[in-house]
Amino acid sequence: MRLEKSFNHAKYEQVIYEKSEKHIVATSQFAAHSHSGDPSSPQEGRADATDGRCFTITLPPPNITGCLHIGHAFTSTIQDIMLRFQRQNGRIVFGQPGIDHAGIATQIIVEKKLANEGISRKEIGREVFLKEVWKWKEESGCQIFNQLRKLGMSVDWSTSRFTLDPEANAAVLEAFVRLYRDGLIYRAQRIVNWDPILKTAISDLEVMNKEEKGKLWHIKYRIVADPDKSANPEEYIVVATTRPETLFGDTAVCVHPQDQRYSHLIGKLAVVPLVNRRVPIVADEACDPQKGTGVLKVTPACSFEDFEIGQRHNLEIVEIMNEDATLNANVPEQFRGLSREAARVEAVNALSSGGLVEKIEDIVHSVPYNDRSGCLMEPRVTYQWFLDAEKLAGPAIDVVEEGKIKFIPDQWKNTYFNWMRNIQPWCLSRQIWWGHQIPIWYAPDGEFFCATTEEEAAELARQHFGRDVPLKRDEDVLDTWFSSGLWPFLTQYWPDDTEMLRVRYPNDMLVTGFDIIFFWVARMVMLGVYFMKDVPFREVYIHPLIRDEKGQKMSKSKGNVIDPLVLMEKYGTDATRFTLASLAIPGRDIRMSEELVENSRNFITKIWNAAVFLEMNGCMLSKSQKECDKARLLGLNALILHELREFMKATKGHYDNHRFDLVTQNIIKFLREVFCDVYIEGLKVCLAGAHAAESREVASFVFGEFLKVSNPVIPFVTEYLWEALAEKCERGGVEFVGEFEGTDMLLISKWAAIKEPATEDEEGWKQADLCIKLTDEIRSVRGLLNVSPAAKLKLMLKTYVDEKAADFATKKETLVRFINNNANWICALGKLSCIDVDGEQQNVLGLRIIVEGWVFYLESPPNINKDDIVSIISRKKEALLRDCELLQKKTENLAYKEARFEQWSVDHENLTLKQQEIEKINAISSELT
RNA sequence: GGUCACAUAGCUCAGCGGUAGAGCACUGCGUUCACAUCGUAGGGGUCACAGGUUCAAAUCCUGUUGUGACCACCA
Repeated sequence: MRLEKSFNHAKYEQVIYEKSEKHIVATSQFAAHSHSGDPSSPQEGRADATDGRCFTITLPPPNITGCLHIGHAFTSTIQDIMLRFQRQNGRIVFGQPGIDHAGIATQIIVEKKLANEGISRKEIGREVFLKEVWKWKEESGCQIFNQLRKLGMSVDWSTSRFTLDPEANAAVLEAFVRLYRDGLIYRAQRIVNWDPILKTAISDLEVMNKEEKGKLWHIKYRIVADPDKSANPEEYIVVATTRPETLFGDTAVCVHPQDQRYSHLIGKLAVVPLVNRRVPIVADEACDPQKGTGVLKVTPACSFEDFEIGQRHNLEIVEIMNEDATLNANVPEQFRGLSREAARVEAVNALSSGGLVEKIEDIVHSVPYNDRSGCLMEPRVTYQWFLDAEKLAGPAIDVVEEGKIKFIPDQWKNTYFNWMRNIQPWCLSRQIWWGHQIPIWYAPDGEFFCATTEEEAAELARQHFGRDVPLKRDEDVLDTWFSSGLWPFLTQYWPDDTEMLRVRYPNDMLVTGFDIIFFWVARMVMLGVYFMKDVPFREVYIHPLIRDEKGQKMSKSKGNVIDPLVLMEKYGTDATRFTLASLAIPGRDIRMSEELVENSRNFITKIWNAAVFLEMNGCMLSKSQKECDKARLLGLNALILHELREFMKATKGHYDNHRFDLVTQNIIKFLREVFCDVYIEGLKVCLAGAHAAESREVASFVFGEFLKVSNPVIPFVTEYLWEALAEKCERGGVEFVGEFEGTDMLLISKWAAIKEPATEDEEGWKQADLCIKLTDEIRSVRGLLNVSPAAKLKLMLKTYVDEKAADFATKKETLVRFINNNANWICALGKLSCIDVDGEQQNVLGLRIIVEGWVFYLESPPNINKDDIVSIISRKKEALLRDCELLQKKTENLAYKEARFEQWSVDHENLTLKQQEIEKINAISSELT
C-alpha cells in the first residue's frame, strides 16, 4: 500500500507547485494566436475558439506593505479558480501579478522605522529617504508573492510588475502629460482634505466620518447697519458653530434667502468678534434655516461648504492655519501658534468674557478623520493638481450602461453610477515623496511646463522664454490610485503597442471587493476608456467582505483575525481554498471560522479515503481517458456514469457562472452521496464478479474525472492522487513518496467530453436508479426498526400497482432481468440475503416497500412486533395521502392543465400511481389487522 | 437625508414562479477492513408582516417593520 493515511499537505504542496510552474508559464504565453504547429509547443490545442485571445485577469496588486490576510486569500482563491478552470478547458490564461507602491502607507511605515533609528525624513532629504524606501521594499516587498505561491496562485511570476518600476513610471508620466495636453489636468487653488500630521492632501474617499459628541456654540455677531457708523452693541445676529476657532477666517455671515427672521439683515454687515472684521451678511440656499440658529458663519478657508458659498458670493479667503493645523499670522497675536484644539479653548474663553457666547449646546455630529493615519482632517485651501473627472465619467458611465462591462452581482452598478454621476474633480497631487513625481517644471516666474522628461521641459521653456531658464520640478507626487487606474494596460507595456497588450486588453475579468469600486474600478474604467478606447475588463466580480464567525469585521485590535497562513499550515492549502470557495456567494458579507476549514479538511480526507479504496482494489487511473459515453453491462456502472455526466454538466455551469459556492456543494454531494455512499458500497461486491474489469475501468474513469473537475478548487490533493493512482506508477513496489513527477498534470488536463448516453445505457441507469431508491427505502425502514446491519433480510418482488397496464409484462420482464443481473450490489446496498423476483410466497408480516409503483415484500426481521410494522405502514400512507391531496388540488386546476399541459400530465400520472399505492396499502393493512 | 442590499430549520446560509434544501448543532443506532478527520437512520420551518399580480408565490410587485452597508453631512 503506497498511499499514506491522509494527504500530507506540508510535504507535497510545494513539490506539486514547483512541478506546476512550467505548465503555468507555458499556458500563459501571450503569442497564442500565432500557432507554431510545433507539437511540442505548449500552446498546442489551446486558445482557439477565442480568436487567440488570452483569458486575462489583472490581479489587484497588493501593497508592498502587505502580508497575506484572509481577504487576499479569498480574492486570490476566486481568481485562481477562474484561471485554472479556463486553463483546463484549453484556453491560454494569464493572471497579471504585481505590487503596488502604496504611497502614503509605505511612506508612513518607513518614516516610523527611521524615526525609531532617530532619523528624520526632513533631515536626510528626499533623495536619501527614497533610497531608504527602495531598500525597505527590496527587503520586505515580495514576501506576499511567496505567500500567494503557497496559496497555489497559478500565474507566471516572472511577469510581475511594480507600480513604480521604470517602465511603469514612464507610462504614468506619459499618461499625465497626455491628459494635461488634452486639457483634462489643471492646477487650482481649492479646498482639500488636509492631513496635518502627514502634511498632505488626501482623497475624499480616504476620509471617514465618525459620529462624535461635540458642542454647538451660539455666538453673537454685532450688526453694522450703516458702514460709516460703528456697530450697535444691542443689535446682533447669533451664529451657531462647532468650530469657534475658525471664526478668525470668517469672511461672511450667511442666512437663507427666504428666512423671515433674518431677511431684514441681508446686505448689512456683521462684525466678526475677536478680529473685529466687518463682513457682509449674505443670502444663500445652502444655509439650512432648520439647523442651529439658521445663521451660518462663512469661513471659506476651513470648510467645503463655506468655500463654495465663498465662490458664489466672491468672498475673500482668509487662511488661518499652517500646514500642521496651528494658527498662522492672520489671527490676532494671542492665538498665533496655538493648535486648533488650544485655539478653540482660548477663543471660547475670549468670547465668553466678552459676553458673546449666548448658549452652548451638546450635540452629536460627524467629524472627518483620515482612515489611514487616524488624524482629524483639516480642510485647507491649497494649490493642487486636479483631473477633470467629470469629462471622463460620461464615457465611463456609457460603457456600463451599454453592458460592455458587467457587474457581478448586477446591483453594484448602481453604486458605480451613483458615484460617477456625482463625481468631483480628482485631486491628484500628494505632498509626500514616495510615488510618481509630478512631471511639471516651474520657471522662476511661476510659469510651468508639463513634459515627460526634464530635457523636454527645458525645451518647452526655451521656446516660451526664448532663452534657458532654471527649472524646478514640482515636489509633489501623484495619488497612488492614478497609477493603479492605468494598471490593466500599463502592465502590458503601454504606451508601446505591444502584442501582449493587444492579446490581453481588455481583460476578461476583474475580481475585487466593493470597497474598491470608487478607488480603483471607476478609475480604471475612466482611464482605460480614455487611453485605450475600450473597456479595461468585461466583467467585474465583486466579492463580499469576510467577517468573523460572529459577523464582526476582522481587526488586529479586536484579535479576531483569521490568518490564512496559519490555516494553510494547519489544515492545508486545499482545505483553506475549498472553504473560501464555498463562501464565495456574491452579494452578501460572509462569516468565516476555523471550524469551517476543519470541515473542509475532513472532506478532503474523505476524497483521500475513496482513493485509498480504489488503490487497494487495483483501480488505477488512466491518463488518456477522454469521454464517458460507453455503454456498460453492469447497471451500477451505467448509473455512476450517468451521475458523473450530470455532475460535470452542473458543475461546469457553476464554474461558468462564477458560483464557486455551488461548485463546492456539488463536489461534496457527488463524492459523498453518489460516489462513496452508493457507488463504492455497491462496487465492493462487484469487483470480484463477472463485471470486475468493467467496474475497475469505470471506477477509475469516474474518479479521475472527479479529480479534474475538483482540481481548480483543490489543486494539490487532486494532483497528488491523479499521479499516485496513475497506471504508470504501478511500478514494482517503488515507493511513491517524493516521486511526484508532474507529467500530464490535472492542471492542463481537459475534462472528458460529456455526451448523452446510448439508449440501452440509459435504460441501465434508469433501472439502477430505481433500485437505489428501493435500497434507500429498505435502509430507511431498517433504520426505523433498528435492525442490525448484520441481519440480512430477504426481499421479494410482489407486483406492480397497475398490473392491468398494457406494458406491464414488458416492464416487469425488464426489471426482473435487471435485478437478476445486478442482484449482488442491490443486496449489498439493501443488506439483503437475496431478492426473489418470482415473489409468489407471501409473508403476511413482511414489510411492504413501494418504489415507483413496484411493490416489494421485505422479510420481517426477527423480534419485530406487528405494531411497529403497522406504524411504518401508516406513516407511509399518511405521506402518500398528503401528496395526493396536493396533487389532486393541482390537477383539478383546469387553468394549470391548459397553461402547462406537460407538467400537468406528469402530476396527473403521479397522482394515479400514488392513489394505487394507497389502495395497495389499504389492502395490506387489512391483512395485518 | 439619499441609494442599495438583506429577513427561509437552534446557528450559518443556498433556492428566487409549480409539493421547503444543505452544512453545522441535536437525537437513536453502529468501530461490518476505504474512511471515527467516520458511517447510518431520524427529529426540526404557516420561508419577517400586510396587501396585490397569477390557475399557482418563499420566489414577481407595493407597502410596513427590523437589520446591515455605502454616499452625503464638521450649523
